[in-house]
Amino acid sequence: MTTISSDVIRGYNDTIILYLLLDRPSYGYEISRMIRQLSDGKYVIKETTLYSAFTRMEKNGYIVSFSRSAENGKRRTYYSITDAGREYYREKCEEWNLTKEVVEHFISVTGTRALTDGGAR
Amino acid sequence: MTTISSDVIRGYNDTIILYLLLDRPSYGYEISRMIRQLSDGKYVIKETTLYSAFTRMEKNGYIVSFSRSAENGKRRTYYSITDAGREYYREKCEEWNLTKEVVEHFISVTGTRALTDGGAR
DNA sequence: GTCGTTACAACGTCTGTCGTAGTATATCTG
DNA sequence: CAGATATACTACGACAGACGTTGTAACGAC
Repeated sequence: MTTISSDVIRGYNDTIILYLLLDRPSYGYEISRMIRQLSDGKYVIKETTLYSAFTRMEKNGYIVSFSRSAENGKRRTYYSITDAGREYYREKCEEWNLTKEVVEHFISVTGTRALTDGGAR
Repeated sequence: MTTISSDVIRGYNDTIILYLLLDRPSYGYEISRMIRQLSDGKYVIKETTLYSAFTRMEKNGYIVSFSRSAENGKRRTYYSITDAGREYYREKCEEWNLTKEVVEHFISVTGTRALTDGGAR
């Protein structure tokens, strides 16, 4: 199966994570699994990418962390989205729509335009 | 007007440039103007970003450069797309469609989902 | 003559992602 | 009970792409 490279989704990792925090707090491992599942395995975020996103977004005030023991006795770091995080998420949604509009000016849906000749070898 | 940040379009700069080379060779300044015009001013690529993309893509074999004097006597560096470049462009078009599909799982079109409560302060 | 436009190149900085490695607990398998 | 697997992170250094800044040079407009 084709999967997504980090280069192209890079600008949306924070947005994706914030989306998964909109309804309830969550923690790294769960978010990682949710991304994989909701994308049908097409995107698997790297652990280091995820955890460094948490650090960055907490520093920026988009999320706050708290520690809590799970039923099984394990310690987990949970994150909740803040109002600033919700606002940031909204902006990113708008930016996504704009980006989509712009990029699609430069994309041949089928890619077939690339087949027409006219270039160097 | 809202414009696009480099973070979100980052993965598609090469694709956009290659698109503009599909039909005929071109050069930096012209490509820069075309991107601005075709995006209705929503995306203005930085000069350094553009020229470093040229260098990188020539190294990767996606484009080839040649120098030519314009009518006005000025020297310009033109770039043509290669077969490998066309192939790369096709792949990126496919990847775009996949990325779009995946990202939209995590985007509320209106952004209004972010307004529902449930988070921390 | 100097201002704006065209057309680049060089250099160092910053940010986000990644590879690798390590820690520690819980659950499953034999 | 040992060892494998899944869970749940943390630390560290490397790298690539984008960016800010500066410099160069040629041309036309005024």
